[in-house]
Amino acid sequence: MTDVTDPDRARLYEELALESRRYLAAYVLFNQAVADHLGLHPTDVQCLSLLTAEPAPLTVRQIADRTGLTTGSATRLVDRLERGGYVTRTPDRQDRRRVLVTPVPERLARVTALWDDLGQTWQTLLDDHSEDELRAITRHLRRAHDLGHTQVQRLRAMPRPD
Amino acid sequence: MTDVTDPDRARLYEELALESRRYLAAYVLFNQAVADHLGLHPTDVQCLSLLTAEPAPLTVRQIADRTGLTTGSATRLVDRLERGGYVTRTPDRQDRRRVLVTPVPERLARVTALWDDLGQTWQTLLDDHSEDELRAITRHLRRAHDLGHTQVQRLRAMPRPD
DNA sequence: CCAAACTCACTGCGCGACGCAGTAACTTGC
DNA sequence: GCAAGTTACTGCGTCGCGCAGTGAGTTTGG
Repeated sequence: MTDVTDPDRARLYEELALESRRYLAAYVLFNQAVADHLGLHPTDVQCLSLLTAEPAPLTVRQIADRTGLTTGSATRLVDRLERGGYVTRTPDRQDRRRVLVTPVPERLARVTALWDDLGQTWQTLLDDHSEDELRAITRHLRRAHDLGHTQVQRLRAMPRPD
Repeated sequence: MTDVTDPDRARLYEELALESRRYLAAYVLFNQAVADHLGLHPTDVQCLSLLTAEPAPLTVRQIADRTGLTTGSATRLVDRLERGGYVTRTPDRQDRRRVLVTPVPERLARVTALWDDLGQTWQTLLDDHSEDELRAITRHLRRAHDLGHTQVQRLRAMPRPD
């Protein structure tokens, strides 16, 4: 079993925590750089990432939830993307209150091309990991994602300290 | 050696890429939630994270570089943090143009307490990873961070497509 | 030495993303 | 079939941010 009091292990935890912070800080800068390069805002890039990752088109509310924006701001966000030609609005036939936001592939080609280019280099990082290591990394990311989700819930439920 | 054409391996790459995107998306929401909870902005929280991670106080320019802001915006950022009592400005004796930004530990106590609380739960994720796995994860994060850094340089050097 | 060139932090100014509150269209539940 | 809830949208005000310029301070070259 894992001994939590093991000093070597504690050191590994600390290193991993530090690298995580650096990694996340680098991601923020990276996302900003991608947005600047495309003449968009980081939020817009984030939204396009969400839309392309999902198989089905999202509603405005779903976009709002997944970006942390209000529905009002999400409307403006979709306005910008629509004006830029990145997405189209389609009314939902099932629920006529809803609006489906569909990405426009040909307009997104340049964006995805950039992602693919950057992602290709990124994949070379993985080449000298064993399959077990890759599984371990993936598992950690998934569980960290899930935890982050529940932590957000907790934070929103906690009373504001002021 | 690793066979890059291995379909199993390609599948692992794809999974890892997807989990990374989800993980990073969750982080953005998490950081936002922390900021909301403290009555600060995500950028401010990011800056406090930078300051506490560093052993020595940073200058305004260093903060600007590490957050991706201009020096002007960094000045306003430090203004907000100083007004909130999170940091103090100290003139640099070596170079009298520079201003050193020092975090105020007692004011940051609440922030770090929140981080520690959330980090404690986070550490339990690591408890059922072997030491080798932890090293693999840490290594991947570090290399991804380094790559992100060089990619930002590349992006800034690339001409804007428009 | 001293003047030009550079760097640092800071300051108006304008833009625009965002939250808030209210509205209309539509759906669901009692 | 009416009330309550949901969805997307719209003024309005706030404020973080980039841009361009300023002065203090430092470095460099003749």
